Amino acid sequence: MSPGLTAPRGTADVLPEQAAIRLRVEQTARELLEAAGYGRIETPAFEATEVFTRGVGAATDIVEKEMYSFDDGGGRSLTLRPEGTAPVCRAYVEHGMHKLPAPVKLYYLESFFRAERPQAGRYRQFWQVGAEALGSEDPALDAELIVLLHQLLTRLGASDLHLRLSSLGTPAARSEYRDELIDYLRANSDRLSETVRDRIERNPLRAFDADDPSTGAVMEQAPRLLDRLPANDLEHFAEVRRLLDSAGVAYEIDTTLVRGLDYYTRTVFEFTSDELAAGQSTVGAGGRYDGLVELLGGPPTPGAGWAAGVERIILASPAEAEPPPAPDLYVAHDGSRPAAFNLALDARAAGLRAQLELAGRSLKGQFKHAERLNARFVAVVDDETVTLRDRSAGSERVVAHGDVVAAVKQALEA
RNA sequence: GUGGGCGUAGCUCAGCUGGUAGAGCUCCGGGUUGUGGUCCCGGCGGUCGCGGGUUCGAAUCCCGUCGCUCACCCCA
Repeated sequence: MSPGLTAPRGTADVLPEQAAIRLRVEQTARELLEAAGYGRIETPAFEATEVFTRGVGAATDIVEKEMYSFDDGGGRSLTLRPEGTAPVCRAYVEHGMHKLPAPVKLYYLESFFRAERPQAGRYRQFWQVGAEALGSEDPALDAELIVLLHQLLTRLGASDLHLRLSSLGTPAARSEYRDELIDYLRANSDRLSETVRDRIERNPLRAFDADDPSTGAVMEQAPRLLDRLPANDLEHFAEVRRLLDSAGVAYEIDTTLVRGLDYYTRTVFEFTSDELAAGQSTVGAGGRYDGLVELLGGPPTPGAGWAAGVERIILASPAEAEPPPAPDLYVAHDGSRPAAFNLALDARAAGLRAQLELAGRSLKGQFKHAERLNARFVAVVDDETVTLRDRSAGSERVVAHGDVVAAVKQALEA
């Protein structure tokens, strides 16, 4: 590796072979989401920092330590987007989309930036495909979103998927529950493991995941958020589950499921894959965020959505790189460059995949290259005629310059 | 931010009891060949991550540093 310039930590070049795999993810997402009425939205790569401090939550890890923020030179703080939901909601408000028939269904396929230590499946610049639907609190919207994500992951071949599902209620209910849980943990802190004890205030819900047996015993008796939700939230959640049941999407209720962003309300869900490393097995996740639009200065507007990591989808899928499409025609020459040049252009104009010798190879080298590319036909051009070889048939014949394209097309259609 | 592993040609690596760098693959050329695929020959390509130390001499030992990677935290 040369000691000079390399891609910054946590970023990666996507070379053609990988790009082909990503293209498949993008095409599948696009077909699936557009068929469900989602329209593509692209927002700027950076936003006013406030979009995230207000939208995502000032006390979240993302805002506290993972944002790439910079001064724009005029005293304003801008931030490379670390996630997609807040910017989409900002755009929704800015363009008065609440006047549009609800729900407004949007999807995006963009890169995001977080200043974390990279590891398998986690990068500083990463791509997410996401869907957001604004203006409706119908549980069918939640269910449809979950089904869409499930279909996307399944179609792309993500293996060993698990759907975890829960409901968080309103922010007020959640915050009340959180206080209750903290009190409970404090009261039993002598039986908790050190790591759990250390993060009682920071992230009490993580206590449910602890491996330590003593902690586990404490947590079995701990209050559960689902038991604290008001009736209308429980009914909403029940309806989401009914729809998922009828759609045949398997899930597991996980009362300890919390998303790392403040804006979630009611339904939250997460797809994990056993294919991924333990620490970051989440392939896609999302939920409802009924207060977010208002938080960003818009009218009270319910909403729900999800995002899935493109790199993680690929890691979770037994993705095999497909070879690039083979040329129909490879134009070789031994000095008749203008004739060869024009033949390649004519062939492309006629709709053929055609490549031309561009590296000054010997004639033998050109044949080797045509072999490597797996070109169906090789045309050896000289000033008078063209020798056209059909590699699949092993035959060749001499034709006039002007007849090559027609001959190739005719053979391909046969 | 914390901890482990690793850093020799474009790629995969050997060289690890110190003596100024090798192989395979790839790529290019030549020969053979049905103007290609096999086989043979040759060639291009390396500040041994970087800096310092020990030594007559270090890719090889010691220290530092940077980078990559995996994990923790947390997340897509």
